[in-house]
Amino acid sequence: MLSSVPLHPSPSKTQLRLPVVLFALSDPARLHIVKTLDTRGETMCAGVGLRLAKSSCSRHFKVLREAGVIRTRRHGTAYLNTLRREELDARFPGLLDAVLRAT
Amino acid sequence: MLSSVPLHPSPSKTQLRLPVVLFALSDPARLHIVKTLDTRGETMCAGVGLRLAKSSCSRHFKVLREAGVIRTRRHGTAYLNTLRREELDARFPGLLDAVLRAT
DNA sequence: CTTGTAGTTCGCGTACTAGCGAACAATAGA
DNA sequence: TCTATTGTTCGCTAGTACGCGAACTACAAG
Repeated sequence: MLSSVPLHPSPSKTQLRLPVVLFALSDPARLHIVKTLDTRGETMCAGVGLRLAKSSCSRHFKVLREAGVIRTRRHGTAYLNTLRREELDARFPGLLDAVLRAT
Repeated sequence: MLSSVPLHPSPSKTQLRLPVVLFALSDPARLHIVKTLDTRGETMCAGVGLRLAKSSCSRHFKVLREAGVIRTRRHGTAYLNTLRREELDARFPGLLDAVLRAT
């Protein structure tokens, strides 16, 4: 029983692209996810409290994941999501902070 | 003959909304417009050098205008566009700079 | 009044987005 | 093995985005 598995389609082999990242952040539901991950740290999909169908939730997480905004790993039956702060800050300094600060 | 006219559908009576602004910035053509306005100051639509039909250009400017990212005024037959730096910086501190810095 | 310049608006086709439910996959525990 | 938990993926519908050309508006100058 591994305590954490790397996991998932594409954490982001795509070099982070600004338009893609901005698009990922341009949806209220996804902004909510990002804010929640920022304040609570590792969180399960269900833990962010979106009032959407599971499938819709899943897609939003997928958009963020493929844009390189978040990373998902698995721990047992739980999927734990985190912000990719370091990568984002390295490539787009100040962007994530500015977005998070903007309510 | 007035030297400048306020002008245009809606410079942005809509209180700046983050998702809308991020969406406006999530398109390569519009990012290019924003960068050009930042470096050159007041610029005409034609002046940013987009390789698109006039109508497409016009729509991109409209998206930016309605999101509150740019302002357009008219001077004779010329339409001069500027970034709404103050408003953006006031509402979303650091956001525009972060986007502009991110290549 | 006519022409030229600079954008805007409209209609059209194509493509993508977002929402949903239903069916599937993987893991932990009884 | 059977069941519950968590997401993922698929197929569908409705709405929107983006590209274009064509027709229109507004202003300036001859």
